[in-house]
Amino acid sequence: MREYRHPQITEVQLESVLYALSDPIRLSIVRQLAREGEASCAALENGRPKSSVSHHFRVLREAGIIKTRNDGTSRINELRDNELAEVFPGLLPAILAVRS
Amino acid sequence: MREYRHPQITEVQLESVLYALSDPIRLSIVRQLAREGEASCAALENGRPKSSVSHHFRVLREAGIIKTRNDGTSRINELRDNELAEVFPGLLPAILAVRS
DNA sequence: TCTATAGTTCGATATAATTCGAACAATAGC
DNA sequence: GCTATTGTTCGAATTATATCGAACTATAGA
Repeated sequence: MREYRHPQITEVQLESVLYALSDPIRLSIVRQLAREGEASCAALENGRPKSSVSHHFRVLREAGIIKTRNDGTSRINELRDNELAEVFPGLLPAILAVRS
Repeated sequence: MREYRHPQITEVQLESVLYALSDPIRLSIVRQLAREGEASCAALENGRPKSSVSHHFRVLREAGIIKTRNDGTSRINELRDNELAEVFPGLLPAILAVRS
């Protein structure tokens, strides 16, 4: 499967990041990635249809919040937390500090 | 005109705050309030139709981000930044620190 | 090659949000 | 009371998002 397009961190929009994280499902995905470091899409499905989950990953990816790489038939996702800290310092930590 | 309903700060949802701030118009309103302390709705209209601006103020108000009080025929808006800092410490500062 | 696994993409439907004009409400000042 | 000023609310049109099944792609392993 082809590689994904990830935006350069410098072209990531604050509005897009806030929008992506305003969805409960996407926020829970991000929280889980923060806890576990990285995870496949399947590990974050939680019984939802794959197509829905795939959509949410795409939103997170295009917003610049996660990075997805291929590993066999799986996609491994991880937060771009260090990069995000460069452009939006303190933002992700402030969000992740909120109790779910 | 009757008073507005403002949510208790403890019942403010992170998702709602992020969503409210993901709109460029609302974000610019919040930035202006952060700079100027408080302002009427008219001062933040920037040529847009009043009904649209009123809508955005309502979203910000119901998300728990601003407080609106009556002053004659005007409504004076201010950020609930101190309260927000109690429940989402560092969030608003991180957002406001981003260059517009 | 055949099959299972892991996701993506498409398409259709449903739901929600935005936008803005028009009508309305409340206050101030004359 | 009349008028101007400020904003709200309503309603309708447009646009955006979410959801999910079905078809598809790509890889791994037997």
